[in-house]
Amino acid sequence: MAATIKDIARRTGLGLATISKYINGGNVLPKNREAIEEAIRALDFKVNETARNLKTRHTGYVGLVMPALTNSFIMQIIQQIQLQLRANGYGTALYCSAPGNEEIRRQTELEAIDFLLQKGVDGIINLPQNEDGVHLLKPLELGIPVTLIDKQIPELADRVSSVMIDNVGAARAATDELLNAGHRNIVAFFHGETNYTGRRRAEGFMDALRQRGYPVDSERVVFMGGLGRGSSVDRIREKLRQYQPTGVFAANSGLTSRVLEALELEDLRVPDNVSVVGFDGVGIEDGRRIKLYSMLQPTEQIGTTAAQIMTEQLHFWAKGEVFPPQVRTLPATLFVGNSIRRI
Amino acid sequence: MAATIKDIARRTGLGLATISKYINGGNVLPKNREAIEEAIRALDFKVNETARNLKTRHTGYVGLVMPALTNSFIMQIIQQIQLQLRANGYGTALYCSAPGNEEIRRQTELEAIDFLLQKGVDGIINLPQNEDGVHLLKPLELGIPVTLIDKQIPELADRVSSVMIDNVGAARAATDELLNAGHRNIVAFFHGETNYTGRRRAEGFMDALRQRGYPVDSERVVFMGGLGRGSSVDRIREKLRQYQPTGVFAANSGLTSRVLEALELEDLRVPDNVSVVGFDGVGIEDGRRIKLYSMLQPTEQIGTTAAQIMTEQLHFWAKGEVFPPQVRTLPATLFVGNSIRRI
DNA sequence: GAAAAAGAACGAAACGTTTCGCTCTTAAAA
DNA sequence: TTTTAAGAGCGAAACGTTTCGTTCTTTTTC
Repeated sequence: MAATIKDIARRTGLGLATISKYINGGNVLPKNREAIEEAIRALDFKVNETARNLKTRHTGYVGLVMPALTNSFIMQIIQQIQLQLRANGYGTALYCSAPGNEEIRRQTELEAIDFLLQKGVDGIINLPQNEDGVHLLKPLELGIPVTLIDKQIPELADRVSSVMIDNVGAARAATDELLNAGHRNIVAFFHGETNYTGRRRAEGFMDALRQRGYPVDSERVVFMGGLGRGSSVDRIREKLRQYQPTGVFAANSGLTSRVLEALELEDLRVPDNVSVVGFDGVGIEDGRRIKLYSMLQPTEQIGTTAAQIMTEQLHFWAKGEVFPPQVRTLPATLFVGNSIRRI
Repeated sequence: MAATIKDIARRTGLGLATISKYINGGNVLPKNREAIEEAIRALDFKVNETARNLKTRHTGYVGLVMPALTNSFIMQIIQQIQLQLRANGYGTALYCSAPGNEEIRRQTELEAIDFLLQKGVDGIINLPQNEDGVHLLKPLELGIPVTLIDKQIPELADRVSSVMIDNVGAARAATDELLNAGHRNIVAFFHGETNYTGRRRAEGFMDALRQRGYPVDSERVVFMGGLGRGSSVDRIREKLRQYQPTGVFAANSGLTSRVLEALELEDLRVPDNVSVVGFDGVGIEDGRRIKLYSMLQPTEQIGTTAAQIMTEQLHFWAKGEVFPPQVRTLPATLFVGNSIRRI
């Protein structure tokens, strides 16, 4: 059907090995090179990647293991990674968790790795749900490079790369905005207590308070692990009623949207009743009278960097060398909205 | 390194062919079956998909060719397709256009097909940018099944499947909402004139007017082809000033967000000054005082259906049979907001 | 101009499966 | 029982590359 290297060999009268050499950029006599090129054009030859993969034991695919596609942060990262990967000739094998609770997401992640390993991928880029990194042991053992996004896994620090923002700094900056406007009664919402990103951002929040000598009330540092959308909105409403904060900080996109919902249900106005700083651009959409202050992550850069690290790793790996794991921490930026009232 | 079929054969004393047969679900003597299973467990054998692919000339990947990931409609579709595909054992090779103007998107789509064809995919699911379907000729020629999302390509109607909503009906329903509330001066914004989806929705809009005997003013049926974000917002503002509509219909998510921006810049309030119906859930986010009426597409169903059709096609194809192309038209639903004022 | 060194080309053996055509058992039919 | 038919098992040849070790050709060096 499609032309093979054999056809080229036959047509040019050269040997298989020579054709292969040419294809892979080796040196060939000028007249032979011309003959080969002519034949390739005439027969519309394309190398059969599958056959090549069988020999070289790699596949040209990078597995991208992500949570459910529920927010624009994840979406932009995926877009960017995929863009960069293909610019380097790699395909992107996407695997997203089904939406669901933490347990399900963790489980799906295990399946994701198995699935991709079985299909065959050269590397894995992952925004991890299993914070202990159990799911990465198998790929690592198989010598498959892993790059993490958004999180670090201490246990695996010397074996995997990560790309993320300065979470502590970002949360501190966000908190400072409220503090600068005179707010003292601030309630802040974070991911689950077991969540790396959540913990780091909580640290940043508390840092900001301590730095100015304000007390940290642990009741006002709220971790929202393992709650469904409905119950987390309820939880937020409780906190709002109980502490009547003048300022609220929501440490990720999901929480920001839940905070908005809770505020709405509690009939509290932003910024008249409550000042709000959110995350990842939720609440800054067009046509809103009130746009939230929001910490924006440099998604393009995160994606590009992750993919670049992966490509480098892969190149090293192809040469049989080991690649020292990289950790890149990028700064987040503040979107200035009108959701903060000076008091 | 990893165990192969040969190792299993050696260990069990059986022939290669027998092991292969077992793996592919053939009949084997009970005692042999046990022996094989034991060996597989003991050696942790996994079939080498690459080798299998070389023989069977397929890859277990479906290419997903999508526009840039800029809205939740696309995102949800991708999520769902990928979910369904993997449930059937297929990997998802994602390829998204770089963001950019129409020309670029069309070009990227050509590249996407080439890239995926070269990498090797068994089928292609595509939300097409090239409305004439030129990019699909090559895969079709190669016998690779294609399923379209969101659009139909008349020229290829007998060779590709499509899954989409009833665009005419959806636009008509949206328009009816404005009409029912007493609006007569309505300006409606659509994709480019050359865009299938845009044209169908424009039809629906005009249908709704005609059905009640109202005149259709072509100046109020605005196609926004080939404009960047900035200039399309300007265009909308012009129209708003010129015709001072009491009602506006935005026929997709991008346009809805642009309309919101334009309204904001023109200092027009929804619904006090202008009533609005949008698309794809833009403007119904939490924490908005005013939520738009919005036509919602059944993204889950679209994605699942597309992936299912693809899997069926692939199964037929594997048996050497031809699969009659399917066209599925799904209904959209209306989200009832508070963005319409009765007049 | 001969010897040595370097550069190209080559044939054959992998890589790990599936599958074809055949032989050998075993069960069913007579 | 014998004959037939069906069921399992098997070896060998693919699938389209890459790569190793070798031979052949050309260039360099003395």
